[in-house]
Amino acid sequence: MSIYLNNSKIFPMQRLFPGKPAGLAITINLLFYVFHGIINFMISIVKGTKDILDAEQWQRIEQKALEIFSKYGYREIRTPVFEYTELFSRGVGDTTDIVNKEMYTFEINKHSLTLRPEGTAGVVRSYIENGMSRLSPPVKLWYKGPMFRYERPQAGRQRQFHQVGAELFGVKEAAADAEVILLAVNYLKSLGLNDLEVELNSLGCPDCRENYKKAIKTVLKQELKNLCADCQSRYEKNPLRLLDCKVDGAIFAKAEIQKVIQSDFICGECAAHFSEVKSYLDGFAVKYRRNKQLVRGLDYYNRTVFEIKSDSLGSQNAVCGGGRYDGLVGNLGGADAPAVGWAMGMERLNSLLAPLEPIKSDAYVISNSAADAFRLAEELRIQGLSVEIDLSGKKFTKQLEKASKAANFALIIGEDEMKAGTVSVKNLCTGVQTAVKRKDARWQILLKK
RNA sequence: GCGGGUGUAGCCAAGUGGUUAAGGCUCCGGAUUGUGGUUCCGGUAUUCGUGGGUUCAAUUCCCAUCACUCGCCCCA
Repeated sequence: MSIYLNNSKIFPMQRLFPGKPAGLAITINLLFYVFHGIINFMISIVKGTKDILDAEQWQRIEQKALEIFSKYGYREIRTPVFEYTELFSRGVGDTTDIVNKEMYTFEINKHSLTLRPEGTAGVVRSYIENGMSRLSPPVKLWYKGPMFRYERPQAGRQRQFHQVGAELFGVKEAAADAEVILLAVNYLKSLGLNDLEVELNSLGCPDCRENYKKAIKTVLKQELKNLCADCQSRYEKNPLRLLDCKVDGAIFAKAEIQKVIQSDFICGECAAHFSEVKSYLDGFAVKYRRNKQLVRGLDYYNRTVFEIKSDSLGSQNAVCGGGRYDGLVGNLGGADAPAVGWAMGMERLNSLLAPLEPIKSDAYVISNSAADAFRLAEELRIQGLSVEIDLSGKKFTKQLEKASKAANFALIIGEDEMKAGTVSVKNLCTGVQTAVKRKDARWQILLKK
């Protein structure tokens, strides 16, 4: 077992021995730890991971997902966080960076396992394994959960991050593409994100794609040596990604190259499918923009691909990405089935939303008799109200001060109230206070939200 | 994997080669032993991420290291 010393606070003892080499301090520390076991050293969070401290906002994001997806007939699926490595190398594609250098892979009992870097592969595996192809199509599934990629963290990019995604199986018609995009747009709208623009493209079928790749490679052949290092490797690995380059803009701007880029290599059938998708979106007034440069990084996409971007996200500007992947189910060993889907980054989604106001309780019970406050609070909690009390014997004014910060109403049970069998109900916004008979008080109405 | 920036309290931060390291917010306590969110007073850094070097003297200058952060790449 190895111990990673990534935070100097781990060894507070070092401070007691200034000027001594770190090694000595560490040794003394460890001895101390072994013999006394009382050193409380600080262990920091793992790089690229985050504690979620605004869980209420996340709950809202998840609740809206459930609400909207249900309307469209999507059912939630929960698949394991790790799978056999091969699922991803075959599914996501072994030319991708995700598979090549970003996976958390480990070996257990001679099996190579990997923490999922994305959600689709696992869902497809489950679709196949559980015989969902036997269900009457479409089969509509959604998921949410943590994903893992070993990348350099930066704004909008973590090593453990969360995605919410939707997948639709069994329909090859353009209506499915349109529904899935509409679902994403409406989900974002339900969270108050109304004017994000959809970027749309079609990669065509595998045949179109091959032709397109060839054409791009041909026209760029004599420019190859002038391209940046990244593009040189993309030229071989994944020529479509060349179109994404931000460095070699000047080269790509050349007329004969633009001609190839702008030309439609997609076949008649693919073109028809694409224009049908677009007319559906027009019909639902979904704002979109054709982006011929849009190429999804995962290998499994064909025909429709799309992204939803925001300027306020920094350089990691896509909040949602997806498309059609008709070959994946067959590729992973199932009977061929068409499919479309997308995923959203929940951290990115969260960063687009305005922070939530702090939540106040309905009431705060103030009393010098803790037991009595406790009793009333429990009574109201059973009635469905949120109620707090002082647990540490604070004085009356301190209790009231606390109440004014944490709750909408103060319920005061002092000696006078005790004698009279009443509770003073104070509206902490208006300052208005009234006494009510404790026995027949209708709390739900008195503390009406 | 490559390049830039930053590290002073729970948070935001000023600061200087030299006796006790500003200030603000939060928190805790008091003024106020039954009436708050306003105000006033008090309290919280044996030390400036860590280690080393230069110096009579380092939070300040230098080196290393670690962490964070932004960008490339890639992607949600």
